[in-house]
Amino acid sequence: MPKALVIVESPAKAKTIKRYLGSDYSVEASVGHIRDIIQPKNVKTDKRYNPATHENNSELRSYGIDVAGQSTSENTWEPWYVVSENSKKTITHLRKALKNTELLYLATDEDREGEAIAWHLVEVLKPKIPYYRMVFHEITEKAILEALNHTREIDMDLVAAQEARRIMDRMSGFGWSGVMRQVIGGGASGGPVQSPTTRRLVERERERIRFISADYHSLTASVFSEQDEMFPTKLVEVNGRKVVSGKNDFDENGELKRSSEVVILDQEQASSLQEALKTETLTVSSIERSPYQRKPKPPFTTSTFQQEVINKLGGSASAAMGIAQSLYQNGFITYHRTDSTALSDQAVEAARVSIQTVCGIEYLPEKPRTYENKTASAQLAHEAIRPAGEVFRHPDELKGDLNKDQLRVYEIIWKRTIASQMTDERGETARMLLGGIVSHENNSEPQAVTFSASGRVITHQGFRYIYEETTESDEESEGEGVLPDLPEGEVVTIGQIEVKNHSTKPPARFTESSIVKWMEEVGIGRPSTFSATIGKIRAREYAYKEGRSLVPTVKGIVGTNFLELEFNDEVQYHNRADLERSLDQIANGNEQRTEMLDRWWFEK
DNA sequence: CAGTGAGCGAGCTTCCGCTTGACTT
Repeated sequence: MPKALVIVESPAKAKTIKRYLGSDYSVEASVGHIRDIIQPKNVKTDKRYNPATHENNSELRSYGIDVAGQSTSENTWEPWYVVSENSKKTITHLRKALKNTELLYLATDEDREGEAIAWHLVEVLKPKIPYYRMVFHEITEKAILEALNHTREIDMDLVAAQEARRIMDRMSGFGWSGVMRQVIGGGASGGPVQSPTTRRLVERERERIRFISADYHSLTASVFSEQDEMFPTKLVEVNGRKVVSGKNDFDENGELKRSSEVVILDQEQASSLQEALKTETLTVSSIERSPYQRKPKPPFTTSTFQQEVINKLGGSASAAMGIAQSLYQNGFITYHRTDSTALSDQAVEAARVSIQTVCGIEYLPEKPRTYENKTASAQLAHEAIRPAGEVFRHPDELKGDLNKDQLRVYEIIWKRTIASQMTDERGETARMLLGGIVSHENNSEPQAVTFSASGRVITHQGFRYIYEETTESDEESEGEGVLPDLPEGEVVTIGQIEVKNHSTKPPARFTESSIVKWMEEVGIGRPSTFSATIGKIRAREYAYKEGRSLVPTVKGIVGTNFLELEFNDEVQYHNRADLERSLDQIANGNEQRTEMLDRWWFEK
C-alpha cells in the first residue's frame, strides 16, 4: 500500500513522476482546476441561497459573487464555488486514493493558478491526514526527490491573488458581455482578454483604411572594379540629400517626414539620372568593415513555439498546440504550456552532447547559455519546451514513432533547443560609399551622387548551422555577398542600371502568429489561452481568417467602438499589465485582496 | 368590446485559466 498520495495537474506528468517515486507513492492528477465560481443562473437553486438575505444581492445574482458577505463593516468578496461538472469523477477518484494513504502532497504547478488548485483540493477533499505543498519546476528525478524534502505550506497570499484575478475576470467579462449583447445581440461576448485583442485587430484595420500610399523610385547599378569584380550598388544621395528608400521616410498620410533633408526620385528624374549615368564612373570614397555577432534565440515558450510553427509549417495556433499535446503525452517533449525559457541542468547537458555529436565541437561554447525572461507577467512554473529526457533523441530516430506533422514539429523543437546552446554566428559586414558627378545633356547643373554597397561575410555559422528563425516581415535581405577589397579612390565603371517603381503599402493585417506575439508582449492572455482566444474571436465572428490574415468583421468593429465608449480605460492594453502589478501586491502580502477589489469595483 | 402598448419579470447567455478526452461537423 502506498504511503503517500501526490496530486499534480496533468495526468501525463503523473505518469512520469510515478516512475521516479516508485511503489511507496501513488500519483494522481487533478486535471486542471476542479472548482469554479457558480453560474449566476444556478445561484437560486444552490443550497447556500437564502431568499431573506440574498434576494436583493445583485452582485451575487449577476456574478455568483457575494461582495458584501455576512460582515456589516466591510466587504468580504466571497465567490460561491462549485465543483465543475467535469471534475466530479476526478474528485471521487482522488477521495478513494486519499483513503489508503498516510500523507498528501499537493504538487500542483508553482504559479498563481496552481497554488489556487492546491487550496481548492484541500477545501474539497478535507484531508484528515497531514498534507504538504510540494513544488518543482522541472520533471527530473533529482528535482522531484528534492521537492519531496523541501515542502512548505500553501501560500494563502498567492491564492488570494488568484481569487482576485478570477473575480475581476468574471465581473468585467459578464459586464462587458452585457454591453456587447445590447449592441450586437445573440450570444455576443466581451472580456478583458478577447476584447483588447479584438480591438488591436480593429485598430490595425483603421490604420489600413486611413493609410495613404506614396510613390517613389529606386535606382540600382552594377559596377565593375579595375580587376573586373562586379557588385551591386544603390543610389543613396543626390546633392547631399538622402534618396527616399522606403516606408520609414513617409508618415501615415503618405507625406515625407523630413522633406528638407530627403529627395524623392520621380520617374522623370530617375530616368534622366539613369541615362546620364551610363557614361559616368564612380569613385570609392570610403569602406567600413565591422565585425558582427548574432546570438541564438532562447528555447521555446508557448508563444514563440506557436509563432514558429505557424511561420514554418503554416496552420493555426490551436493546430500547433494539438500536435504539441500529442508529443507531450507520449513523452517526446516537455510540457508545452509554459512562459519560461529556462532549461534544466540536465537539458543543457543533453543539448551540449547533441551539439558535439551533430554539429561538432567548434559549435560548443565554453559555458552554457542562460536566458532571462523578458515578459513581466511570466509565472515560470515550468521549463521551456524542449525534447524530453536526459538524452535528446535525434528526429531521424523517431521516424517510425511519429507521423509527419509530429516529426516536423519535434524537429523544430529539437533544433531550437540545441541552437539555443550553440555559439554565436560571427562575421563581418562591410559598407562602401562611392561618389560621382553626373552632367546632364540639357544645360542643367551637374549633380553629385552617392551610391552605397554592402556585404556580409560569415566567418563562423554558429547556431545557424542548424536553425534559422523565420520572421513574417518580408524585408528584402540584401548585401549577403562578398564585397571586394577596394582602396579609397579606386574608380569603378557602371554596368547595368535599373530603375524601379515602388509604392508604400499599408501595415499588414495581423496573423495568428503576430497576434500571439503581441498578446504575450503586452501580457494579455496566458500560454493555455492564446490559441483559445483566437478561436473565440473567430467563433463570435469578430474576425475571420482570409488566408493567414485575421480580418475584423463589422460585428468586431461595432463592438469595439462601443466598448471604447463605455469602458475606455479598461479596454486599454496596459490595463492587464497594471492589473498584474496589483495582483503581485496581493501575492506579496502588501495589500489585502478585499481592499484592492473595493477600489477596483467601487471607485471607477 | 376588441385591439394596442407600456411596463415588468423570468430565463438564457456571457468571463479567464487550468487540464483532457468525448463529442460533433
